[in-house]
Amino acid sequence: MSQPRPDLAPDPGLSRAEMETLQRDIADIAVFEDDFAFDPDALSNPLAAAASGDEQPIIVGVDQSFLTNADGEQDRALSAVVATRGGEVIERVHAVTGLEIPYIPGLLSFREGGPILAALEELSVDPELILFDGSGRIHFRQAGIATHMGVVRDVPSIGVAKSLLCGRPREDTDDLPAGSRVAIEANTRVDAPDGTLIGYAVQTRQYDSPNRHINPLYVSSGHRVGSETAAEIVLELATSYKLPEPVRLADTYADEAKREFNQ
DNA sequence: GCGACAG
DNA sequence: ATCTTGTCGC
Repeated sequence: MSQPRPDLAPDPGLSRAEMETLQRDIADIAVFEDDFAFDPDALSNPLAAAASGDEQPIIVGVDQSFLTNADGEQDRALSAVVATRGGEVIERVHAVTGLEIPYIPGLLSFREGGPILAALEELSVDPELILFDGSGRIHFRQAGIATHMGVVRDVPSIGVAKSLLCGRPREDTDDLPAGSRVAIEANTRVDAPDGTLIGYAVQTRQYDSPNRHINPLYVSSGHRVGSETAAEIVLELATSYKLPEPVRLADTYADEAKREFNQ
């Protein structure tokens, strides 16, 4: 049985090589298959689930915004956390911490992990699933921010990215119909045998007709959630908008909190 | 050397 | 990520 690993929290002071080594360790510890108690199929219809006596899991969405300095430099990250249950918001918290390192593709968790863990500490409820803005297994060392945070907290997690960091879609992903998905497999840039399934391009919404498309989301398992289930959960949670509701709410909250911080 | 690169 | 109103198209 796995357990929280606060000792593996992202340390921005590590050398680049040490960061990459830690990510390989994280990937080894991560569980890329279902290992949680709730019923993922009951998420799309909370009312029916409640009627049949099932308890809805507490699902949390996380997103960041950045605060700028008097000199116009991004010096702090604001991590917004929104907890939901049965589609309702039950808690919102946020935390602001100084930024230690710049954005480097592949090392995102070392820049934003600190703020995120700080915000999660403020939560009074216990997340049963956390959705992050960014990749999980779709990562050079199969340890994106969703995987790193999931392993440190030992909570089921899913990565939801708006663009593809690495890997290769098995089919064309242009103009996919709503509700569909295309497998993303490892390519040369991923530390996994070529062809390994590492996630899905998930089309949660699509315009009805002519010349105007919506890009898919790139969904991957973070920790204790399999690729298939991760894709299904995101589809169930993206009821009215492109992004799954918890992430969309966190996105909005991150901007709100930032505004009142500047005013 | 060139290309690729979550937020 | 961020700077930001209107605007093109359904």
